[in-house]
Amino acid sequence: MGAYREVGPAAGWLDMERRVLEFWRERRIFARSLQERAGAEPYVFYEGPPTANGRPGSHHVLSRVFKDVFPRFQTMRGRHVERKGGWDCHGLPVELEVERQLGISGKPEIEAYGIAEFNRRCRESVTTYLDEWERLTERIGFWLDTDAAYRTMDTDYIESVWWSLAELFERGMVYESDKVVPYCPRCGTALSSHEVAQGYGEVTDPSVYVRFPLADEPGTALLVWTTTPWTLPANQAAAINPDTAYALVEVGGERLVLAAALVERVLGEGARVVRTLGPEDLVGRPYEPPFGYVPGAHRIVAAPFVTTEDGTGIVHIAPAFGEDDMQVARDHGLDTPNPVDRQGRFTDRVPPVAGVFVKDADRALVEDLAARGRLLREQPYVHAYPHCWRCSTPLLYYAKPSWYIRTTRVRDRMLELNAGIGWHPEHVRDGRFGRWLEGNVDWAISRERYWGTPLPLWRCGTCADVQAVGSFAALRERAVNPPGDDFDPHRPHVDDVVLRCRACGDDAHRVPEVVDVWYDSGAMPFAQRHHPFAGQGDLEGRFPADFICEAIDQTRGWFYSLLAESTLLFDEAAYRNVLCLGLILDHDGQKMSKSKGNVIEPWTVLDRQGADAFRWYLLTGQSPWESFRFSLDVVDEAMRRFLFTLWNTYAFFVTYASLPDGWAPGDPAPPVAARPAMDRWILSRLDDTTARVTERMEAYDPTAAGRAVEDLVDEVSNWYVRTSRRRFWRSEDADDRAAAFATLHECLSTVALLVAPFCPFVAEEIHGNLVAAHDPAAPESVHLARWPEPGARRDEALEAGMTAAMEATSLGRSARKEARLKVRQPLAEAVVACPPAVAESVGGLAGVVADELNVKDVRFVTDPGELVEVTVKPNYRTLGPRFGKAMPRVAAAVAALDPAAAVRALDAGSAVEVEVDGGRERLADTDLLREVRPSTGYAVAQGGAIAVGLATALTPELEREGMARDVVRVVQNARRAAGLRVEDRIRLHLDGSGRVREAVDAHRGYIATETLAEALTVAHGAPFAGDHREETLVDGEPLALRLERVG
RNA sequence: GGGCGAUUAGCUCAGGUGGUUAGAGCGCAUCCCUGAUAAGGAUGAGGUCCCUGGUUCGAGUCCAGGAUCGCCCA
Repeated sequence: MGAYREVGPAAGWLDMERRVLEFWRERRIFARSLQERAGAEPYVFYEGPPTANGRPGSHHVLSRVFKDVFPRFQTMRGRHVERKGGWDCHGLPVELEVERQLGISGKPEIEAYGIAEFNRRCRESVTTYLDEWERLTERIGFWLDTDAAYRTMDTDYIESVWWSLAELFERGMVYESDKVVPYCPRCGTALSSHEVAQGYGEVTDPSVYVRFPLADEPGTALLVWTTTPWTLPANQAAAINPDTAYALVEVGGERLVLAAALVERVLGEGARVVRTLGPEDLVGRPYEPPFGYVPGAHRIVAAPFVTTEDGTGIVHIAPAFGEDDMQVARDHGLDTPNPVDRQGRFTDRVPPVAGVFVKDADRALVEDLAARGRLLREQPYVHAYPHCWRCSTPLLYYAKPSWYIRTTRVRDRMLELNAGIGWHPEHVRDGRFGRWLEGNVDWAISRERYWGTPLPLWRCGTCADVQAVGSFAALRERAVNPPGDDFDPHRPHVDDVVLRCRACGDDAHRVPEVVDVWYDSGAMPFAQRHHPFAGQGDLEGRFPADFICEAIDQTRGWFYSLLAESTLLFDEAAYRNVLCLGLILDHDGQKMSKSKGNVIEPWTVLDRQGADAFRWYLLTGQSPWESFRFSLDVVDEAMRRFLFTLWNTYAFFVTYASLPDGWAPGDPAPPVAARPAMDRWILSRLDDTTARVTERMEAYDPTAAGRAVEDLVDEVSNWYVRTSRRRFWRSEDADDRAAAFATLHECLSTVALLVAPFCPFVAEEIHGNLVAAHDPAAPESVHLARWPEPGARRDEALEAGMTAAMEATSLGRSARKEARLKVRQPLAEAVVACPPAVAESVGGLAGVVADELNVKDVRFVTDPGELVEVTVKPNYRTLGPRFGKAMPRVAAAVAALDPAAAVRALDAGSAVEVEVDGGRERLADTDLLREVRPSTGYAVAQGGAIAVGLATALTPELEREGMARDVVRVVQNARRAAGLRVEDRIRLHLDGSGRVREAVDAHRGYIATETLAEALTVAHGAPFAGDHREETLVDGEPLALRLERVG
């Protein structure tokens, strides 16, 4: 049986956390929490891999805390929860960082530098901040197996990705196609739609209204509007909507064609409509292109996507530069000429701007149009335009060959599987994510970059047959020049491997692209286990995930790539539950950014307030999926409101349990049924809370779970301990004291279990000091313990009575304040006016109310009219459904009742009759709500059905007692000032005015007991000098005291 | 332009299935307590529940439209 470790003030919190971290390290608690659950039912968690080439921020703490809380909870529930870490290693961000370091920019410079050395540096760069990530992960208490972390750049990982792509290729799900893709000319690569999404920004483009003269009707021109003048040289057609009315108008001596609805908006009031035109008047007619450099059909076509929302209702079609345009070209057999090179510069097919970057060519091209009389008007146009998410270059929509996965073929299946996923919040399933899935397009997975998983496709130079390679063994088998055992599958080495074409036997070379990094991360369910190469059953109990958790911006990122790949490969969703998190904003709701200087570094919070406070705020501050308005202040609030309250209660327990006549676990205590109502009440609340927390955690709602504990801890601290304080140090009744200790001990040790997943440090501290130190059979760590089962001690009647007692106390205090009677002054009586049912429920708790209000007696009056006046109102909740439309007349009938008579009848157990619409209706007790109002004589406060009155008259005796309490307070302060310990005995001498001495004389015993005075002398001739002397006033009267320690 | 979400006290947030007088914490004011003490507590002030319509005996809650903010997509 061990002793308690002394508990200091909460100021030592950070030291406590460091101690706990050390304990976990030394005793290998995390590893053991897994070992001890070996063979148990698995609970599968997937870590969405971050990239370690940047420092972790507060938003990473957010996701890591939520990722931690459920695995901890499920482990305590008895599940085996592997938590394999992971790192996303490939991708453009890494390449860009290396480009910056090297001072180079763009693909030509990278290739001049050398791909081998470039990729070597990428490999180094990607682990730059690995140390800091691991330190942070440990410091915030995120239990993650970082030693066994998967890395998307590892050879085994890549081989699994190859396996999956070869599978899909063999099934005809991978194809190459010329499609228009968002393309970054600087990075020289196409971007996936989820990458595009990240880079929208406002830009001002020159929007131009251009004349396309009709070739068969001189003097008349189509009016075309575009915001990308640089696409005009590639024009192939002009599109109209077949369901829109067009107008031929005359303005300023020329004739123009545009949508009828837009005439006034575009041309003003000076335009005269000559004739309305339909599609039959326009489709198929030839026009003169804006520039003559690129040949083409140059005729009018019909396309349903054309709108009249802006522009002129006539759309210029450049098939190489727009997805819709490309579709029009396919539908009408148009060419798709592209006079722009891969760097976004015009080729010499457009001589005036050859070699110029397209966006920079806008000016020259517009001036050229103006000079030739083709430009009607130009005006700046502000709109959102996509930019490269890393280098901020405006993207071009650009036709180029790309590799695709035919995800559209499993779109409906993905929707089905999605319907079975537990989304938190629920609305994401059918809303944001569901809508996105419905609009699914084939996944463009190839990137013309360097640092990534190489696309495992080899194309024959002779017959163009393409083969997919699904393993390194297959690679070696088919290679003309098989690579060695230490083969690095990255570029450029893999590019050197030549295969023999299966069709014609000639040499086949790898296609140049690498794989979209989102494909890498979406492959983690199987690639992290080197599936299928690791052998039969390698995914058993590891797929699908029970739980994943990331920020809401992953909807189109990881959430999608996981689902898409698992549907394609395994026909199953990769995760059963997903928790979406909101963004971290600053206190004013602004995004945190370095340029605004409003970034809060996680280390700042951890070094000042600690991990538990950080975690508690994030987990319980608000719904996880809302934006977090984050600041040091909100963490402070969480800390004070909950953690310090818990700490103070814990410190209180240890202080008194440590005393010589204290209490230790295992010491005898009365059975719960024999303990006082206060004990049974808090244990009822404890059981209720345990059930509630369990239920909420199972529902992935840590916010409500945490708040339930918060409420309980508040009740323990501010009601149970406050009202029971004396039982811990001065109970004459040993059983009663033991009951109090045992009850509080159970509350604290159970709360430690309940909060272990949330704030694992303080939970460990409390468990260690209150449980593990005393019971050799107990788990040495709270995180090795089993989750508590709620007991069967719920007593709702008792809880209702306590609620009424609390309310009566609150009302009594309000009345005291009103009457300006401080609580230290005892009063003769409190009168509680309430219905009989309430009086009965409070029952044995009247003594609590009396203590709290410092009154000699609490008397219940249940007869209406005594102390208060009573009124009754209809209970709409019960009567509404019963009477419906007749409710207003029921309310009128209730108002006409004699309230006192009605209440007496109800209290006597009979119903009240009212007449409604000619019928007699019986109203039961629950159909009427009572309200009391103070009448006279007492200081009264009322709230709803309860009113409390205080007898305000003070007798000399009561005044003496009040003064005695004042004296005790002064002596206690003096004890503390003298540096005495709470259990030290003293000799005490008091002197003062006549009133003071009378009070002391009358309450000698009380004062001596309260102040642990073994000897108490009054007035004349102090028998000792006293280590501590003091002169002061009590209630305006002089008091002198001396005291000294004995023994 | 479309999708999704949000809007409740000065601030941060709660408010199953419509039903009494819309709650908490922080801050503020006035106090209390003083053996949990570099703590703790009470009482009070503070609200057009974004706006406008609608459904209903009854709307913070349901429906429609609008405003503002955020995210996502065009």
